[in-house]
Amino acid sequence: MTNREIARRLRETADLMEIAGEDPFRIRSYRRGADAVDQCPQAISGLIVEPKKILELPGIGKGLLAAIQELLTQGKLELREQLLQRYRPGMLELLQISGLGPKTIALIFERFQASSVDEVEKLARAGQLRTLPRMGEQSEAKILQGIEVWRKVSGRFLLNQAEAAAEAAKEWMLGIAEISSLTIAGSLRRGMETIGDVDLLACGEKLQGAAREAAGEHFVAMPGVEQVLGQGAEKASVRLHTGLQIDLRWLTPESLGAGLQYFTGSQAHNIALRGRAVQRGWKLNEYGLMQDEHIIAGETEAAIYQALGLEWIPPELRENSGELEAAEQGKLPRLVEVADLRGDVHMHTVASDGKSSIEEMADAALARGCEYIAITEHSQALAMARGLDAARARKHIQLIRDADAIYRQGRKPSTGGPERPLRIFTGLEVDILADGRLDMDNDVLAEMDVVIGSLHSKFDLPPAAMTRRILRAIENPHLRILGHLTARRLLRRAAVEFDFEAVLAACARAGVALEINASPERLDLNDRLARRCGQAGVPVVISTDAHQPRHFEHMRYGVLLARRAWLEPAQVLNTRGPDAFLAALRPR
DNA sequence: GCCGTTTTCGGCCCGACTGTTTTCAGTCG
Repeated sequence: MTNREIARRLRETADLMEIAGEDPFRIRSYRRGADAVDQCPQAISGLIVEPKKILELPGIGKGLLAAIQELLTQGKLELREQLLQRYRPGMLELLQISGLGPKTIALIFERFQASSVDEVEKLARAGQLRTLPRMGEQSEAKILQGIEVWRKVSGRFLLNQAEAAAEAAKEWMLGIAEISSLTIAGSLRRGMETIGDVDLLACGEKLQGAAREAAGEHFVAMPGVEQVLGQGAEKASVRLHTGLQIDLRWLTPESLGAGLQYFTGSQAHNIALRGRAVQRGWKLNEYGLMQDEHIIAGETEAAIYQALGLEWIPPELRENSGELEAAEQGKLPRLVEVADLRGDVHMHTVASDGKSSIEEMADAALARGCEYIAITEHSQALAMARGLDAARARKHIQLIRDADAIYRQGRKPSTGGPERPLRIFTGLEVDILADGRLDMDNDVLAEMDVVIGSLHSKFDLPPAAMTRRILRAIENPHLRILGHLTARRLLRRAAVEFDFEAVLAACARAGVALEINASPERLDLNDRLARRCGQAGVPVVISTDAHQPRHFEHMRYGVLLARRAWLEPAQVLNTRGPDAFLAALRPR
């Protein structure tokens, strides 16, 4: 059992205990323990012979150690099994629905014995939920809306989750000597925020007959496979325990490029591309660009695009949203790359809900080649994150300035090489309250280099109210960056509606930049909206919202989104050096 | 259930906001 699987079971147990109305502190302990297991760099299953090592993890004591031992030896947890018998597995899904919490779920179960999404939906439609205490027509409508969103996004996986599974599958398949190339295609290659399933393409001269069959057997025997969905001469499909589907397809070297193009998509892009082939009297399929039975191009993608009179199109742009026309005229954008970014301007330290000190974050940023960072703690409205009030914020500014005074003189990166300076900007991620006010005294904000305004609550305001709320925040002259515009759990729970064009226009007028938050579960400014930023002339910043050094790795997810949005380096403010970056922010 | 000690139990991030109320429970982050 992997750390992740142990953590998941502990979290589910905590969820069920919450429905059962148990001691909230005990529940929190299970969640903390799950976090500790998740973040442990070593495999817990390997540490089982050294329980003392497990006890050293923060948040793991005698009780949770026993639970972990039970999971590893019995494969299950008695407490979890008992709770699942008393309730139903469907309740774990109900908890994912926006507007439904443990208390309501328990109440619905008590009154109606309903425990699944379908049953609750039926009750809501029948107007039954409003008969419960403290529930009315509006709460019922809210739950129905929550169910609608849930249905839309469930079954899809976040980019980083799908990527990790795809990389593991790749690694596993590289054990087959006959495979000369193994490529990830599909929506994962296009850098989509959510992934329905993973497409792997395997190619090799000798990958025929018995060798191919053996490789197929190896694939379906991969660790983590729950079900083999299909296994044939051209492809094999499996579903993992996590629910993610992975398809493996075999390609021959002469049609490798055609297969890569075909299976990368998107469907709309492929249809348009095939249309161009037909216009020329040809045919395009997964085996090649064909004139009758004769292959014109197929070994590489570039050859296919070239034969059709096009520049090679980066996968992130393949949505049939103008990329074919641009490629024909040689006007594809020079897309932003990770190496273009010179600073990260949204992160937290132990002062709010981060895990590391200013110095640890600075050292990690330096090691990654950053020239500057901004420390942006939460404001007090986000109390659970130990957000800063005005007094603490003032003190924190001084700490940041002290650190800056040292780091700007130059430091040796931990990765080696000569001393380099790092600038550390003061900042704050300040909550935009429901009435549009910023959650901090203006005289404190005036001291900050980087002020990011973020929404952390009340996503269920009507669209007009949500728009007013954001526009009012932009009116505050201290707001310099409009932070991630939606809930961190957008992809699972919330759907936020507001007049994006009005917000863009206001940003353009005021000189406020928009943030692309690179944290994978918060890729919430979607590519379509981000592309409108570029078209409207609103600058963006790409930031990781790092809570610990390893989060800096997330930068590339933000870059992927920016690429899908057609953004060029000039439109991304943190591709500039430290002084030019500050100068490009809204003037004080 | 964990932690830190004031060695044996008390404290554990909490404020904004809504819908339902008539004073607050539930949800969210």
